Amino acid sequence: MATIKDIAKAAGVSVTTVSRALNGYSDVNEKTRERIKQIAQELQYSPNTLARSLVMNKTKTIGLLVSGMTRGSIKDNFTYEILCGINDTTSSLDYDLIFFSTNTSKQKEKSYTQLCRERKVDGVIIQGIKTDDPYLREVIDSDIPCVLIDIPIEGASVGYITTDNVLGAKNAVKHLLQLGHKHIGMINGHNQAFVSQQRLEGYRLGLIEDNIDFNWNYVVNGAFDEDQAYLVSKKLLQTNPQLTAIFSASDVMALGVLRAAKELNRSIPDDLSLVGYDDIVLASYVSPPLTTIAQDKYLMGQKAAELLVAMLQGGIEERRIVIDTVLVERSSTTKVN
Amino acid sequence: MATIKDIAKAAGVSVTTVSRALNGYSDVNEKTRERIKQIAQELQYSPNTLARSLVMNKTKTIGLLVSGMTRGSIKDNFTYEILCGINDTTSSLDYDLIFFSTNTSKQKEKSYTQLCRERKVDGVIIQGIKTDDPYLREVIDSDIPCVLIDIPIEGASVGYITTDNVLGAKNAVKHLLQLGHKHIGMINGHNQAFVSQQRLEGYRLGLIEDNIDFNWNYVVNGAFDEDQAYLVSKKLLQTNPQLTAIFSASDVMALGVLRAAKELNRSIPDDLSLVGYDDIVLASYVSPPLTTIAQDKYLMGQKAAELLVAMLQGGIEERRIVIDTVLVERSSTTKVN
DNA sequence: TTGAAAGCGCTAACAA
DNA sequence: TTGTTAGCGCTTTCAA
Repeated sequence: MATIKDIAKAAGVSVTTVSRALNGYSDVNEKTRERIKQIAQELQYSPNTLARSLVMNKTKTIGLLVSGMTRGSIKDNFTYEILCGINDTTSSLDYDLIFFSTNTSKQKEKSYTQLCRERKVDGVIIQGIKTDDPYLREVIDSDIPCVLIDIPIEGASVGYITTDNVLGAKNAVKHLLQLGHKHIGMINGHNQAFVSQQRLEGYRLGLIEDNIDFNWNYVVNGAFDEDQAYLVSKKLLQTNPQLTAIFSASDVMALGVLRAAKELNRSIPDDLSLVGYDDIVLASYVSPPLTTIAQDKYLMGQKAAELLVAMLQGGIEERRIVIDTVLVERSSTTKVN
Repeated sequence: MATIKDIAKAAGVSVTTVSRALNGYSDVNEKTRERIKQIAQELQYSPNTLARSLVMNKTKTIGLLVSGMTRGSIKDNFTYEILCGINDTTSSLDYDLIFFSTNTSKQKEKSYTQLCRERKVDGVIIQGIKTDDPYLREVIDSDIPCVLIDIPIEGASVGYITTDNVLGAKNAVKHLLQLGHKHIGMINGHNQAFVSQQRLEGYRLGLIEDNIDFNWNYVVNGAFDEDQAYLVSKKLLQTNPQLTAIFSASDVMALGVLRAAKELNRSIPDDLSLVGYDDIVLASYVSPPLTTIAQDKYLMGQKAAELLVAMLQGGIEERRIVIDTVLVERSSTTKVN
């Protein structure tokens, strides 16, 4: 609990000198510096970042606003992988990470801006927020540097990182088309997700380019939830038995489709081809292993962190980063029969 | 960016009164309070927690020391689930979570105590640290309240949360014994993990109770790593073809065993029974689905957070929490033939 | 090369 | 019920 005051006293100098010595300023006698360093070590001094941040007006801290880190969503490594990427990066860039946890109830009490200002974070990374979340409006209006994951909004203090979801979805559909499928259903997420809007668009474009009519009856929302996807895909397949393939906007939902297909005695891939999205860890372990559009989630986290820190440090380059996806062919898709 | 000073000026009162009004002290006129609150709102005031923490000497912040949150360990939801439990709990208890990221290189520079003191965290939760980690020594010696996950060390300011790993392992072995297996190998983690020591002990006890000799040749270390486990289990099975069952100290390693068995043309469970540990999400999806000892990881996180907060708030009850595990029978074990 | 002094935004004795 | 004052630990002018 030693403070610079203690060191100053012990060294017989002023606190100013201690501060300067310890922070590597040049205008301090090397001998004094050595002595001070020595004493600091003996006293087991560690600087109080609170005090420092208070006066410097920056905290070297990045806020993390992650929704959906709850018990239910555990199958989805998605968030975790992003987290790993962020954490690895910020830690090597010497920023600390602080979790803002937002259950919706708390969100009522405290605005986004309040959250950030109270903790005085230098910047924020946001993941998993819905497009109709009131926080999103605030993010844009606020001048707090912020990087959004998978929400393509840019602003003076706002950047984002995402993948090309239109292209990804289009590639998924094209893969199915190439296999001869003409009747392709889609299990989408929900309307409050940008990625859902984009993946739907990709699906539509893919079909159109192949001169296949887009049919609203073929697309249903599974809310990015396995059970929900099971329900809606089962119904979809029952009412549209002509479907020979399904494109699911997430692997987790594809798990639900898998279950539905099984119950309907439609074997995958022979009676039904299935393409997922994300390439979560499970994708390669389920049976059959899932063909899917892989996103490098760790990289997304890493890039998000790098972008934010760059913004903080004034290297304001491009505030928009798009990462490639890649189609991973496994065993859930095959030629139409 | 309004401060209490601004409010004080606007309201024509002293900062003290503002502070008291906003913090719900009783000794302030209700009318004044209302007026102050009103003004605070208009000015979009949010308190500066840095300043507050500095003077109050507590931060309402919990440090999180998690090792192994790197790209490699992504199959292991283990950490993530614990994280979810912690996060949910601290957030409802109104503590913020701050990540201390420790790559070993940084650990050289900065001691555990320094880390905590700089950030002035009220307490710490530690997960995934090895028994020979120098930080561990510090944790015990330090007076910073700390909860360890899966490291059974108790102290004046240190509590822990774990499962009964001896019993868990014993139950795994007993399950195999009941199926008639006599030659049971074990893939353990590594010697720097308490849980490994304990699971080994459970394995040993299980055998002994059934009058089966413990055989050192039957146990190998897989470092909690899939590939490593693949390597050592393959060798184990080759040199000890009499083995009819394997107990793996983690599911991730069991994945490696699965691969090894396949390569050796030993079908699971018919030619080889396999019990894992953890019940990670993958366990129920691999083929065949893994019989395993399930730990409620989310609950572990939750309890850890609750315990720490209780310690912080002086409810010093019992600083030791042991959670039950349960044997989940799936399809990777069967009667010996 | 060093020190005195002010101030970051807040809380808390103590006095009025 | 309110205000004065000191101080948390640090950085940073400005002057010496």
